[in-house]
Amino acid sequence: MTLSQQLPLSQPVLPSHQLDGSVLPALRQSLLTWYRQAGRELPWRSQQDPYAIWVSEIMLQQTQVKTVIPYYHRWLQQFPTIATLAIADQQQVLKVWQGLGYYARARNLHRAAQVIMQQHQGQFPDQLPAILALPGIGRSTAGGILSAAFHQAWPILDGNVQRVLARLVALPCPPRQALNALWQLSAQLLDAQHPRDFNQALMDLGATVCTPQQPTCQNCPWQPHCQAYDQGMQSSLPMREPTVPLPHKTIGVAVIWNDQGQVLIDRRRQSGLLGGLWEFPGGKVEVGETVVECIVREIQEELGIEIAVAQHLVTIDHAYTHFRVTLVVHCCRHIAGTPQPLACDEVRWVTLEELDQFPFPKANVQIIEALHSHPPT
DNA sequence: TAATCGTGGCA
DNA sequence: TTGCCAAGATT
Repeated sequence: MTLSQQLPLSQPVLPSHQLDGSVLPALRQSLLTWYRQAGRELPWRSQQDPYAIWVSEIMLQQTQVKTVIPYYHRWLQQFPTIATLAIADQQQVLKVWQGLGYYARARNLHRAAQVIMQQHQGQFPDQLPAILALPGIGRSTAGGILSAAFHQAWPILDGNVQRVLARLVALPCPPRQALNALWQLSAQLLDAQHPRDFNQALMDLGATVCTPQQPTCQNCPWQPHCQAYDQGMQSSLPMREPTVPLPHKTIGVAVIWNDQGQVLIDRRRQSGLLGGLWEFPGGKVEVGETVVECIVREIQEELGIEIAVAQHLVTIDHAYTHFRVTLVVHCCRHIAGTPQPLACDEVRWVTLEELDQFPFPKANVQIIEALHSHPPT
């Protein structure tokens, strides 16, 4: 054993991913002081309505503040209370959410509003078990709501907090492999006298100072305590998961016109990708198959109708979280048969003017834009 | 436990 | 153009 590895028994040394409890007051105080001076002013911070705070927490899952803000205002204008949300139609709910992504969040908000009306007399619950029981709310969102709306001292652990804490203790593995330790850290650090401001401050620190790229450590209240900074590791922490290459699919898509000047759209099933949204029908181009052959086959299989594939309309590249797609869109003509919802929840013939009443995913909005700029001949 | 689930912005 | 990542939850 070298001299540097000999440690005094009277002063036990913590593993590198834990904190010395004696620094907690200084960490809390410096963060709260920084927050009062440099914290962001955000719409949901200026009021106390648990419903509005809940909506913001759900919208902010995996989504940046700048993206959320216009959606947040539109949502509260459309659904100002839990009761108005509960009685709304799901299509109306998804339409307001259109473009924000992760559409299960909107479906779960809608369902949870109905649960609150039925089981909590329309009042958002203020106890952890009841909040966790609502669809779409996990441990971190529950902590965010309880601290922000009810001033209860529950910890949070979103992406910002994971990054801040991983740097603070120079976490020697990707955060996902140490969630238990990070939750303990978040709970240990939390200022029980100021849970709302502390949690908000922790997220602001991650969003504005302890950023993923080029953190501005000179502005950080925790720089004197940061093990990553001390080791010059702030740019390479937190450690990353090994990345797998995204698979790619080519999808043949049909814009099918009938003799009444209407196009055919279908509503996707509730579960899975883009659940509950509308789309132009189509499917994956198989090996050894042309796009035109694919479109004819898919429309026969999924809608039970016969079509004639006409001119190419547009090709759209789009990246989802776990794969990329190329949509090759053709105009088509309805030949025979009544469309049936064989692989979807619903099918409808609609005019071009009616399309904007339905919630569509982004790639399909691009198809609609192409239709408007290249109307059928 | 690990895969699934959108979109926008940035380098 | 590509990769990475953002106020995570669900199954």
